[in-house]
Amino acid sequence: MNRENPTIYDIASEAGVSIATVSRVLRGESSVSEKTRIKVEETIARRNYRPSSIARGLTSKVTHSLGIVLPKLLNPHYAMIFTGAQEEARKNGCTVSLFPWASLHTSAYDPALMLADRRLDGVIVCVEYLPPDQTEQLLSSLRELRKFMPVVLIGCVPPEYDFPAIINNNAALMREIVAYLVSLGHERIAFIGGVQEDTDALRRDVGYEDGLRQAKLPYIASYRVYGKATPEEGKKALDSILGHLKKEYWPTAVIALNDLVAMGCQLSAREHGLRLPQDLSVVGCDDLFCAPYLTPPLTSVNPHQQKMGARAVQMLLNGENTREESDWEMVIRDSCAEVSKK
Amino acid sequence: MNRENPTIYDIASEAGVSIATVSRVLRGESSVSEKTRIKVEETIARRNYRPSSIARGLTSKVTHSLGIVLPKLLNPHYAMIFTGAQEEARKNGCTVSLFPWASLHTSAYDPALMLADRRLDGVIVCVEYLPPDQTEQLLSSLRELRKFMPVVLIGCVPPEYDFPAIINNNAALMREIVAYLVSLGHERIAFIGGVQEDTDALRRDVGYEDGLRQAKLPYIASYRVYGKATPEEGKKALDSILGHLKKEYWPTAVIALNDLVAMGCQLSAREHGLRLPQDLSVVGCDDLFCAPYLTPPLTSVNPHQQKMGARAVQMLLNGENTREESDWEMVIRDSCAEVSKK
DNA sequence: TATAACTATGTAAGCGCTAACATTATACAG
DNA sequence: CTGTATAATGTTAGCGCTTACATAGTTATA
Repeated sequence: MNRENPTIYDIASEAGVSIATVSRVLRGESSVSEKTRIKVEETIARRNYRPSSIARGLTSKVTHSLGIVLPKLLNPHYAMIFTGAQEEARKNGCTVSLFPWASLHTSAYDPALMLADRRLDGVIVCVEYLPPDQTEQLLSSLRELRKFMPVVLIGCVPPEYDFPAIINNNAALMREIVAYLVSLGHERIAFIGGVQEDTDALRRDVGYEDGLRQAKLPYIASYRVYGKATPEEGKKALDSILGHLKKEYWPTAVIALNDLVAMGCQLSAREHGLRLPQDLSVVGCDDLFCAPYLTPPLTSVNPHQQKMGARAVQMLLNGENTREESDWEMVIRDSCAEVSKK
Repeated sequence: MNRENPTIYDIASEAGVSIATVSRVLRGESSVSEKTRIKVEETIARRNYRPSSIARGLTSKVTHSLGIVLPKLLNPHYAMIFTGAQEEARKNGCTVSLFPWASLHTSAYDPALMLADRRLDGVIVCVEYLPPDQTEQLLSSLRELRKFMPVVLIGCVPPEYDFPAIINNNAALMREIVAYLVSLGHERIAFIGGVQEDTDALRRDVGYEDGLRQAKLPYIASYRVYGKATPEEGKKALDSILGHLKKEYWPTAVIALNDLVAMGCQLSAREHGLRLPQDLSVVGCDDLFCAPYLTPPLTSVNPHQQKMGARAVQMLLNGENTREESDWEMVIRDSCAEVSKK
């Protein structure tokens, strides 16, 4: 009858054709006569019929839906990646679902299960710095997951991960930041954030140390503070540096793991009576939307997140199995100053 | 055989039972003997079997997946709503997919189509201020969409919308902000952002004007500037106020539609040589993560976005058909000062 | 011991599509 | 005309589950 949600059978009988014919016009096959096509399309429009993607998925094995696993959507860095992914997905008729990151590296939740039973066409996993044991867990979850669907990684991907990935060249990036600060005359450069035990050869510490070495600057342990990538932790970290050191040893520049950390550093510095940027230069990373509106506007590194997300979707959809480096650019604003002569 | 992805048939035959029995243990039915259950569970574990949610959805009509429609994921306000929704959804075994907002109020894309053919268990739509013609289009898209799945609205929902919704009491909120500023002695209070033609009776203008009236303050048209809710537009808006008015008529306080606009206002004010907060008080809305790290830390209104998202999911899942007001609280920081005596 | 009343399990019919294969209609060559 | 290639459409068997219904196996009741 005139049911609310017609099926392909309803359309077929109303149009006086077989379901195969309806399916053909739905999928735009050419072997349908003009007359029949019009008749069917008319019926579809009149009944406002929409084929069920569920049923389609069952038969054709392609669901036109992708997944994305993010550590934290509240960090705009990941929201940008997601946005890029969703826009590219949409161009290809796909949608993107969000999945919780914790399920992959925490044994509390059966790893990847929730992901696996929704048969997706692929999933993007954004990888964060993780201590070694969790890295282990993550890797095994990913291998498990790959049995069900294609996986592309984004972010801090250890070289031993044999997955298609878009990776940050963290070392190069850090080297450039250090070089920039050195060019402004800085010699006491702190670096805040990240996981100490992280063994990733691509990790930022390598670049940091490289950069110092290149400038013939010593590596000073008390200028390196580890912590979570949040504003609060960033503040605490700089607080601890400034609290433990005599003023004459205070760093003149601080590199933050990301902009969130940098925001915390700015706050800490201000509370310690430092003038920004004259007394302390701050560099962040991720170039969040708020970076230009901080005081002073934050110099940061833009990793082109939307592009990363979009590219990941392409890799998934094209079945590309490459490991690519994402590009990035430094965005110089006003948060760094030449170090004042003594 | 030992296929990579076993089906319920594989499990059934390996365990020596019927598919119905496997289905029973999968769904945790009690009418299975202990012995059989264990045998089946063992087989499931050994083969690493995961039932296809696609096939499940076809038969049972419930897909355990929800949709969310957002104007802009890059605005952390919406990212918070999404996060709240996804956490609540996860507790209920559901996932959440992101859909583009433009498809609902733009005729360029067949409204709601992409949403409709993924049979979702429900969809959350975050509604923004819209000019009347687009509001019209949006409403008709929503009605269309509702034929396929439950819909819950969040945000600036006009009273004539007959949908379950979580609405902002924008008028009350604005009244409180105005009252707060008046209590600090402000008499020239600007308000920036939003759509002029918006006819929503709940819109902020009502509260703004109410607030002024209550304080026996005149409504001054040049203190009311409309524009998109972005930092750039916020800056432009305040630039135009300060540019057009003689200094003695400059507002002493500005209310921004949201924190993004507020950020732009702070920048504009600074560029005009105003000291914050002594020369200009600024109030935002949404209480974004960066609000405490702006200079000065921004006084804002926290609308409990995660709670809104979570609540929306509950309404969807429980089939609640209510229209609720979300609660909110002012978060006083340092961006407002008492107006200096003349 | 026959019968009712469960309990545990199996059978089979869909769900709404796709796609391989079958069939019919139409055209065109010999 | 007849035979055969071609275009247009129809038939049907799944896809991997859920679920009503059927059946066999046990135990309780009279």
